[in-house]
Amino acid sequence: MFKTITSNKRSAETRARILSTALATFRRTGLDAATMRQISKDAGVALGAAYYYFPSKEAIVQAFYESVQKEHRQRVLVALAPGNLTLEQRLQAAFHCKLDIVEGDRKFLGTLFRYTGEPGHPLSVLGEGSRALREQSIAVLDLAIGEERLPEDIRAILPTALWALHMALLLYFIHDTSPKQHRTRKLVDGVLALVVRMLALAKFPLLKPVRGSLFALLRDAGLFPEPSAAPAPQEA
Amino acid sequence: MFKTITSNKRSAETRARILSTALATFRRTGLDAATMRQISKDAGVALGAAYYYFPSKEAIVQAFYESVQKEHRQRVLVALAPGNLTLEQRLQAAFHCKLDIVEGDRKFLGTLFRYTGEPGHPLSVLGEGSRALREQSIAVLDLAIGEERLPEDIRAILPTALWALHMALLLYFIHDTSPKQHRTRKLVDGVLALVVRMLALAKFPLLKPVRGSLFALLRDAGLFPEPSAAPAPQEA
DNA sequence: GTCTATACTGAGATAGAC
DNA sequence: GTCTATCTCAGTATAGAC
Repeated sequence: MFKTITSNKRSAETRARILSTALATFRRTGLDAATMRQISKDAGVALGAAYYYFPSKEAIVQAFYESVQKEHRQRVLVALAPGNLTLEQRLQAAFHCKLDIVEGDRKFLGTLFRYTGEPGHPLSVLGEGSRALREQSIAVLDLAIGEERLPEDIRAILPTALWALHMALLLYFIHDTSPKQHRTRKLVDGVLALVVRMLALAKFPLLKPVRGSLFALLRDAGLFPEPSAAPAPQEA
Repeated sequence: MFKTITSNKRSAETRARILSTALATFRRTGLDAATMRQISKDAGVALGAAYYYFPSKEAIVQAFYESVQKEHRQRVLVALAPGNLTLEQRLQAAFHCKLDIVEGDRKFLGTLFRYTGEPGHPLSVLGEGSRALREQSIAVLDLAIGEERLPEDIRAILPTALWALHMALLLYFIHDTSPKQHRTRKLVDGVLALVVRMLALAKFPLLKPVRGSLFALLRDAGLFPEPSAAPAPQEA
């Protein structure tokens, strides 16, 4: 099938060793202070070998994001399994799980946002290169929303909106210097409580026109794909 | 008084020449492709001279932001001078002026967001190093709001909220590939119309508790300074 | 204080040998 | 797949001219 660079065991092991060594170094020193030379030395391979598996230092970071995403999906599935949780609880599970996973990685997590403003860059959170990952991430939030009864227009937009919210909270998390980032945890709970309250308020007809305008605006802007468009603005 | 590196005319000219040469190169090639060596050569100075005025390539970018900010303030003051505009029109002036100024710089404007996730970095939009610039930017929006009659809690938060909105729109602008970025222009108008509508809705008492919770949340998170705190979370 | 000239360091990334 | 050698470039250092 799709033969990847890690098709055989030996190779996969080397790759994994480089990855874990790199991540350990990133955690210790941050991304920039970690040199490819040091990483490869620590992993017991030559510089060229590291570049054989990861075309750039940031490709390692991307591999890290992929592992985070995979782990997140699994943990959320476990948390949701009982099936007797409220929407708020399900969203809490999704959001807090994510933070649990990246808790130790705040030092280099900021690189997640480094290419936000560079549309063409393969590592831009908003770009084509990270689309697959982004969609998986949104899908997990979709899962957490589940079968909740909601107006159709809201239901369509909510997963992407929550994804944006979760990105913003990650940014807050990175900046949060409170012990064990309890401020972020508190903010997550507060924000989600508010989200649920506002969803309940959506029934209230007075707000319907405002909501309609907002959604139309966002749709026109291409921010919320109708069938399967991009989150970034496209030529009309 | 505060004697700076550009105290005399000759020096200021050299600095300005390096700056404008650099910006021209950035516009042509983007930031990364522009080397300090090429810039200094084009400006007709030695490499050392460039580093004498700008400790790093990104310091040049920061100087650019400063000039944008200054220009923005001036243009908005001019636009507001007549004094007979509605809130919506004043906000439109502020937002569109900003876009007018950076229109030609989309290629390297993305660097504005490069250090968003790195709290300690001097060029982080959210960090200490850019605080002065950020506050000036917020002050211009405050100016555009002016004496508009608004509930006190909203009035206190609005400039910072609009600043955040304007940053988001800049990000959209960077990604916008429509001719002359007309999509962004349309989005600006649409969003501002909505903002004004929502401000009008604020009178409606039903929403008061939700608003109160939201504001309390944001305040607790340290996102909206009470007297003069930081936009980034601080240790409690 | 304002520069020139030159050389050096360290890092990401690549080419090509094995 | 892996290594060694090499390239490019940001940034630093230094010594000095004016």
